[in-house]
Formats: sequence, C-alpha cells, structure tokens
Amino acid sequence: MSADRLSTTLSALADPTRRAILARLALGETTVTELAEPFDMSMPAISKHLKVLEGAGLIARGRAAQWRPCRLEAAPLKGVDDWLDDYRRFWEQSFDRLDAYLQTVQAKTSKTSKTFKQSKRQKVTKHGRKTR
Amino acid sequence: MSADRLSTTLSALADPTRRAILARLALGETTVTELAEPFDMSMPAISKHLKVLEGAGLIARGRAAQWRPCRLEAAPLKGVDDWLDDYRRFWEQSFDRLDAYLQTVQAKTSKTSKTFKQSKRQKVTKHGRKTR
DNA sequence: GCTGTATTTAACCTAACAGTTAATTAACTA
DNA sequence: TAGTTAATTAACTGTTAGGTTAAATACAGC
Repeated sequence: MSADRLSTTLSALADPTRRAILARLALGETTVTELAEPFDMSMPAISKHLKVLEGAGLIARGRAAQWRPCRLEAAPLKGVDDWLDDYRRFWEQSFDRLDAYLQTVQAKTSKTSKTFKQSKRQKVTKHGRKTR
Repeated sequence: MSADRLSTTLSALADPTRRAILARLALGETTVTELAEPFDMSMPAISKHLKVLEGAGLIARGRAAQWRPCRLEAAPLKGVDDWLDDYRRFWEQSFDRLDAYLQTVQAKTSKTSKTFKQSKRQKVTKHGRKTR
C-alpha cells in the first residue's frame, strides 16, 4: 500500500476518463452527476474515479445538500512539472539542433540571413518550445 | 488494447522503478545488467519494465554483441509537458496570490518597498515558479 | 562445436484496477 | 412520513500489472 506521491499522481493521470474529468473541472466546480454525463459509464464507476483523483489530491469535494461539488486541486501537477524539469533539456536539445539545422538550410536558400532573425518578444518557437 | 499515447506515457512513468531507470539513462546509454544493478529485483522483472518503457517510446534499444544498450528517448515527455500546459495557470495562480500577499506583508514591515524589486534576470521565483 | 555471459520468453501467481448491478445512505420536497 | 434525487458502498467479475523461477535464445571466445 501507499506508493510515493509522484507515482500516485501519475497513475491517477494515466486514465483518460480521469483526465477528462480534470479537464471539465478546469472549467469550474461541478457535481458528480454532471461530471458523469459525458461518459458511457455507470455512476459508481465515476464515483470510483473521483475517489482515485481525491486520493491523489487532484480534486477536493465539498457538500451542498445532496450534491457533492468537486473542484480541481492542481498542486500535485506541479510535482509532475518539477519532475519533468530534469528531462526538459533532452527534448529541447534535439529541437535546438533541429532549429540550427533549419537555419543553416534557410541561410543557404535565401539571399539574406537577416530574414530569419527572430523577434525578441516571441515566447514560443515554431517547435512549441517554451522560453524559460 | 492500445490506450492513447498520453495514457501509455503516464502509466509507464507511474512506476518508481521505471522512473529510476530513466534517471539512470539521463546520465547516458547503458546495458540492461547495469540498469538492473541498483534494484532488488530479478532480471526478467527489469526486462519487463524496459519493455514497457520501450512500448511508451521512452527508451530505444540498440544491439552490441550480447548487450542491448538502452538510451533515453524524451519525446513522449514533451507530450506530458504539453498536457500540463492547460493546468499550469492553476498552481501558478495560487502562488501569484501568495506572492502578492507576502509582498503586502513585507511592505508593511519594511521602510522602503524598493527592497523587494526583483531583478529582471531572475528566472525562477522563490516559490520555484518558472517564468514563461 | 562447447562454454560462459547477457538478455528474453514462458508459465505461473497474486494483488490491484476498471467495470458491472443491487442495495444503502443522505438530504430535499410534498 | 413517504417519495425522489444524488451519490456512495457492497459484492462480484474479468483483465492487467508486477513479480517470481526455469527454460530458451543470441552472441563471443576458445
């Protein structure tokens, strides 16, 4: 019993139904019935998924009459992001090489290399890499 | 059979043994025996973990005589990072509120608020938030 | 071709996971 | 109080995950 926090978070996220639930909750707090609505699945099944998400600290549940409103708790996701940090350089690195290569190619087929100067305000490269 | 890519990636990452293997591979390519060494686990168990990682595209395997060198393939991790993007604001938001609060507190206990001006070169706040 | 080394495959076990239906709890409503 | 709605719990089922040991495969060197 009781795997480490990150393992619990990741295995909670590994299920597409649970990720869809989180996506819905990103739009705002809602009830179990409304959360269940898009899925071709029984209520108890949804209830179990919510329990898993709650166990991972990814949602919190309140109480309002017979409803149990759920809301997103994103804190554990930061744990995933932090873990990813150690690996970020691996995919950014390869894109950097690709960028360099593409610039070389473009420099050869173009009259002036100034055409390819990037704006300093640009936040994301064409390969979807974030600036940090 | 065949879950979606992101689910496959996340469930591969949900196991601490497999994450430890990736951490080792981040240091460089190596053999199965060396990967197995730190774990109190049989070789076939490690072999299965590697198969899962390979299935998720997180490692690639070469061949050199009787050895099968493994190397990290970080591309699927970018998929996780991209998925996280939609949620990043949720934890950053709460830290922003905390920052604001702390600044208010500090402003009250300090003579001059200029003390708290942040350097433009700073990449990460004291709460470990990345600038984007 | 035999022997040793690296690794995988096969067969098996157990526990956990994702789902079901039926019963139960909890709260509002008439 | 009886009935309705929201959600969970209980009990059960089939499948998958993660581990084991023993056997098989692949290659190198003698």
